[in-house]
Amino acid sequence: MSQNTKENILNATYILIAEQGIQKASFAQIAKAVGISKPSIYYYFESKDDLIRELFDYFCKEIQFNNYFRIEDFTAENFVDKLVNIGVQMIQDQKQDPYFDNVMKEFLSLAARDKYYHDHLLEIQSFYLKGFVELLLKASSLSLITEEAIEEKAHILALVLDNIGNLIMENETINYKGIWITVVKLVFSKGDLSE
Amino acid sequence: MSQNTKENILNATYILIAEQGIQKASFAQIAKAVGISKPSIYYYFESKDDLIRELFDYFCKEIQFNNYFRIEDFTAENFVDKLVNIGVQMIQDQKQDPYFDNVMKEFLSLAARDKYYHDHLLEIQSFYLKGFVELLLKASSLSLITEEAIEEKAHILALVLDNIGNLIMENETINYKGIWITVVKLVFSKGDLSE
DNA sequence: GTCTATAGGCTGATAGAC
DNA sequence: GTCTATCAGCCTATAGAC
Repeated sequence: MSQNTKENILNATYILIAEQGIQKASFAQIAKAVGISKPSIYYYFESKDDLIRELFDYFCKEIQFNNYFRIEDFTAENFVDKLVNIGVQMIQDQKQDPYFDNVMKEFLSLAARDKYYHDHLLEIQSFYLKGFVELLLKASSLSLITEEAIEEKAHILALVLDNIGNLIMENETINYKGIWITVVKLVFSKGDLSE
Repeated sequence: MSQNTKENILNATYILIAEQGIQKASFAQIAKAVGISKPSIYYYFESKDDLIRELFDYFCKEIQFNNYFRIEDFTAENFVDKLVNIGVQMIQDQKQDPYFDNVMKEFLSLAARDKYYHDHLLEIQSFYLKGFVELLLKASSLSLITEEAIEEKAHILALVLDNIGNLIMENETINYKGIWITVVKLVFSKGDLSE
């Protein structure tokens, strides 16, 4: 049952972090949720920090830019559609996991005070910013978009996609999909940005 | 010294929350930072929850939409410039307070589990979303912008402005001002959004 | 691998003197 | 208003039996 118990601990911790925050998610509660005794957790994890960190490492792998966007798949024919669809898919993926938003907020708050978490989240965010720049440069090379303010446009896409998930708003009140479609269209519109 | 001590407690708590998070910002640390004894805090605040909540209430007042945007001040002549300038001002205000981002993250994580915090932050966010819609409707009535996807455009502005502050990125690496100017220009560009 | 028992520290909070 | 002394409760973590 070894591998199973370890997974059960990680799953229970994930849910408890979402529901109560990292600090209040104690070994006592985790053990109770899994159905084992408190010290048994120490067989699998050296410390609470170790447990949280392993959960975080797994979490980080799930949200990489490259998991969603493969730049080589974008062509002149499918570019805007593909961009819209992947964004919609990301938003739906995250909304489908009811714990994701809260866990993310916990890790963000931890990152504010702990270099390990800060550096890893910074790297992920950096990949998104750079990834969107690379994507728009490809769009430019395919003559789908002007080169004007291309870095800013890429960062706008990254900011909007990132923050749609962070909204406190209930899903019914706000048109996530419409917002994403509109921002993509704006970035790809032929309009002139000069005053 | 009554009023002064209370303010000192609130200020010390604000900084400690930013540096260590709400849970680790204990009465022992707050008392030490202020230079008083632990039980003295109870003369001013019924409980730790009470102290955090009072800090939060003050925090909320500072970040209201109406503190920054007064719709009646926007005219056909100054509209885009004013929108750009206020956004830049907001970003600079928040960057100038080194504790603001971290405290915000703490309250966001608390809001995930506590109805009081959730409801108040939701109301503030709701005001921003509605406020930008109102603002763009005025722009539309002034013929500065088409009515097309006006709600989505307003929400894009709100999302970008909100998230610029949440970026983990260092200030030098990312062109906050340029991003805001570009998204405002995109929203106000005459381009056609249809396929 | 999993358990019981327990150590030692920090927490929020109270009693009561001045 | 501010203090010292103190409490019960929870926390992470360890010792050691099975």
